[in-house]
Amino acid sequence: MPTSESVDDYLRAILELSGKSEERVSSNGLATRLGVRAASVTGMLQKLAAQRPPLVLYEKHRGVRLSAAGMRRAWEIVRHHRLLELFLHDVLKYSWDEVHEEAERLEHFISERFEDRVAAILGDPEVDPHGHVIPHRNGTIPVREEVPLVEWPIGKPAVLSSVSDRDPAALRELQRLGLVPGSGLVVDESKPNASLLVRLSGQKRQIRLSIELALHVAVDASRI
Amino acid sequence: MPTSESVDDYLRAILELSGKSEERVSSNGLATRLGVRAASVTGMLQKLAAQRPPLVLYEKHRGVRLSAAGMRRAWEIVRHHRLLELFLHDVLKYSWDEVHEEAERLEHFISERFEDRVAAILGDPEVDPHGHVIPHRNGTIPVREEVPLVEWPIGKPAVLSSVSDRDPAALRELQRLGLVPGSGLVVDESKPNASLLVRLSGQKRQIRLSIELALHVAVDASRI
DNA sequence: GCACTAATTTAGGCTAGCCTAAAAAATTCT
DNA sequence: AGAATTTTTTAGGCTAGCCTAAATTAGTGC
Repeated sequence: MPTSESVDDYLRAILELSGKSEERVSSNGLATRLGVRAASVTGMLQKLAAQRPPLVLYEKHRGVRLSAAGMRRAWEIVRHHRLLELFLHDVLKYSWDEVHEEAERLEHFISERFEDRVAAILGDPEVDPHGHVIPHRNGTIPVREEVPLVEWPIGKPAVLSSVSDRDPAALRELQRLGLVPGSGLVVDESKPNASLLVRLSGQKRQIRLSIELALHVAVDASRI
Repeated sequence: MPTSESVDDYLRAILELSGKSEERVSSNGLATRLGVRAASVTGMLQKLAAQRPPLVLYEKHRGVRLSAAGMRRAWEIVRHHRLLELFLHDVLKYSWDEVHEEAERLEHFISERFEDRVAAILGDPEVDPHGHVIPHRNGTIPVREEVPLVEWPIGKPAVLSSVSDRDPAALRELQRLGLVPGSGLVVDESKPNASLLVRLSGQKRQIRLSIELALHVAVDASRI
């Protein structure tokens, strides 16, 4: 069961689109995320489902979800991705918004040895530069309770937990505003579908965040 | 002119088979080196020659050589390869014989930024762990006069300049014997097509080297 | 429940890069 | 030189993964 670059991309996309829930993922959603046509997705899903063991569970017109084997491979790629992001940031001095693209390319090609050596150099880190947990070598995934910032109650102190890594411009903006993992903050005001007013811990200045930008941010839900 | 992994492999193989000279490289030689059939080589050479600008100069039945553009790309890949080898060895603590395989895979996928950052971390190094010169960023290649050990005169002190990186078992053996770049040595005896007797500087013990192993070794010819 | 729309799948094609088998050219041997 | 051998090229196929266009299924409003 050696997987190709494309297969890895599909598996990771399914994992990430299905969120933490067991939801089935739609062909269209995958097509958009992967930048291919829906017809191509259908073809690939049929192939992945036909593998032995199957990498996905697929019923036509009913979406797809990962099998146990698919799940394992997807998290493996995520581990590669997040270790690489941290490595690029900490060792090769990439900036916050540069790491994603390079990690996305390299994640498919590094060996187990590379993975292990990088993890060792970084001291078996728990999270990547965007605050996402790094799956363990053995496949277990540390649990982290997170809530999208836009769903966080007004007035309740929160700790910024992670930011999406897929949009460099948004990342630069968040960094400029001081919204990085670990930042303490309070939401002062929330206009649904418009914007949020947040304050960073110990600062008086309010920051206005567009919903679009706020959607990139999650806070630590274990601190409720 | 974005090049694929395959194209890069062909260009690098042509570069390395043509030696320093202007020799044309044969289809068979390429096929063997690349692990594909000769018919596949012919097909690829025709494509490379048909590109604008052409990456190779190819006349059927008469072998192939790199064009200026092909040369540029091939050396670029070599720079990637050698920087990666040194990086894997020095930073990620890979052993001498492990670096080649990983570098061979990754050389196709690292960005210019990655290349630059790695070079910076390593202090713009001149040579890789096997003693091969690292081409400069701008495409110039430092000159190094080398002679295969088997052609070095008997009794004349020499400095080991480089070893081939393609055979892990040979590398381990050479390392065990203390034959690493920088080692001083003298050839005491040379039986053509059989073996060499060499002595390391300051050691009395003679080392018997099979021709096969000796062919992996080159010495610094500027010290004649 | 039926008509309309949106989502999905099927059918048929394309390219890159490999393959085998057969043809052609070059080289070597006598 | 001519025959035998080796090298190289041509011809025709295959797979992965993408595409477009057309057909089908699902979902929605009336």
